[in-house]
Amino acid sequence: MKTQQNDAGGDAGKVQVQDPLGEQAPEPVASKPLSPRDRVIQDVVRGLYEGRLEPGQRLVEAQLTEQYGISRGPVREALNRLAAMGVVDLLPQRGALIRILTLKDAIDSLQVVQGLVGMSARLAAEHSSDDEGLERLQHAAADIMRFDPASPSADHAKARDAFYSALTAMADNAALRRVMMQVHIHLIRVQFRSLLRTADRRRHRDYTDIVEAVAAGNSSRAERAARAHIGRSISALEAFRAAEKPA
Amino acid sequence: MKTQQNDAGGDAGKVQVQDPLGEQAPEPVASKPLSPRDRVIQDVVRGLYEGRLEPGQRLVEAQLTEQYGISRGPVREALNRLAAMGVVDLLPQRGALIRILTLKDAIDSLQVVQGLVGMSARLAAEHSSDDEGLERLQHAAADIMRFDPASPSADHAKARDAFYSALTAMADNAALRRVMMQVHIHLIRVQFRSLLRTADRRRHRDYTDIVEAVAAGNSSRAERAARAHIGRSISALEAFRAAEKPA
DNA sequence: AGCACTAGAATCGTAGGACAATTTCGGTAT
DNA sequence: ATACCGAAATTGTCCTACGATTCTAGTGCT
Repeated sequence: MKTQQNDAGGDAGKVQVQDPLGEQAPEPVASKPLSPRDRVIQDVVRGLYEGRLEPGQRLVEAQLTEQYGISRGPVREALNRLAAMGVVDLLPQRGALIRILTLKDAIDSLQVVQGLVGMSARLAAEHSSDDEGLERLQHAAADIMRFDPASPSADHAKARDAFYSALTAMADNAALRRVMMQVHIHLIRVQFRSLLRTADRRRHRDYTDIVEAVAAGNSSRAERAARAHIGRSISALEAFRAAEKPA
Repeated sequence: MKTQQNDAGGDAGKVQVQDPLGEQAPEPVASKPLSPRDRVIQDVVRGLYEGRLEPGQRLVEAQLTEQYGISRGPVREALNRLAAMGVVDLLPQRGALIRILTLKDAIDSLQVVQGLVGMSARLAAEHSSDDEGLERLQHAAADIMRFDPASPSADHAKARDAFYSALTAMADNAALRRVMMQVHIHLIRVQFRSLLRTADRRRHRDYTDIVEAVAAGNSSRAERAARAHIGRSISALEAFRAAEKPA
């Protein structure tokens, strides 16, 4: 018997455009009954966080229909959405499987993330007068620090996402928010957490630096700090690549 | 149990992800019979280029099923994909409509595009030894110049896309390619072409500058040129915003 | 044994019909 | 004109079905 549990995370409230992975609403209000399709999407993503799903694992339609007690239509729609998000690969006539990132894929992604997060930090700093956003950001940063860098957990990953989410929200750029959702940093971490552990050591200071720069409204310092932060992860992966294939 | 295979270092056999809007194959060979779903996607996007579809226009499922002679399943999947691409907005219980960009949306997007294209140009310049890619880029640039800046056309838009596509391809960064497909510059142009006309005057020189810097392997100059190019569009829109709401 | 080949099983992509829930529209009453 | 109400349109989902493609495993040949 499959144990798909109910919702735990909040979800967006007022947005018109649907957004299964949206940020949690500030208000603890009603979690309305999620549509079947969105339930699948949420649960797959959550499954990645929780380690329930592994890269390369196949997602068979028939299996999902049974697991969630829904029909193929919504399942297929969910898989399409997940594919568009870059969470799964959809192979023609062969179904969906959790996306496998090569080392190059991961580095490529992080380079893009570096640019995007840097931009987020810069824009966020330019909006340092947004007290509410700033508070959320500080709260998110403080939240992350509670976790032990050595032992990864789903909550840890969520906290990290909340931080980036707060940062991006503060940047107040819808397009940026959109593409940030697409890069899915957590996918990278899921697959390469062992390699990223060394990079995680400076984490605390990194987050502090970013938050401080943003709070101070120092946009270029914020951008630099954010880029440096991601840069550490990139370096870790590149060091490994160099060691692996010294070609 | 996990039927997992390799992880990090390993190169997981290269999967061919489907890509309805992908670049057209360089070879004029077989146009494989597109799946119904992809046909819809392609045609909607093409419709935007050609002005057949307008922002805000509703896409009714029943209408599409008839128009393409397919059933609702594929239609709904196509709409989901288009929504994930940011081409349409999907309103719960109300269907899909071609996305309407506010002026702020457009500026936000262009700011992101500026970062991404700048990055593309920089990476492309770092791969200036890629003769094939370079040739494609030069060809694409030459192609654009054939069009009259004053009279927009679908072919013109396609040529422009081909240029960015070539640039991004040369950057050799899968993640970058992925997010570039997401920002959909053409959507912006479709809605704001009148405002962008002034920015288009320097176009020829802009493209030449970018191509030259890339060819010369001068990455920072390439990035600067690319950012400047997009920057002109941003300025045009911001000037208009300032004029509209001087609040 | 080892390998090519083929039949069957599994799975996908799509069709088509049905129905409740929700939104939109048109007409009627105030 | 405005408010209200019921009919029509539209979406979200379920179900069944079937050809096409891929995977699996067993058969037969060298």
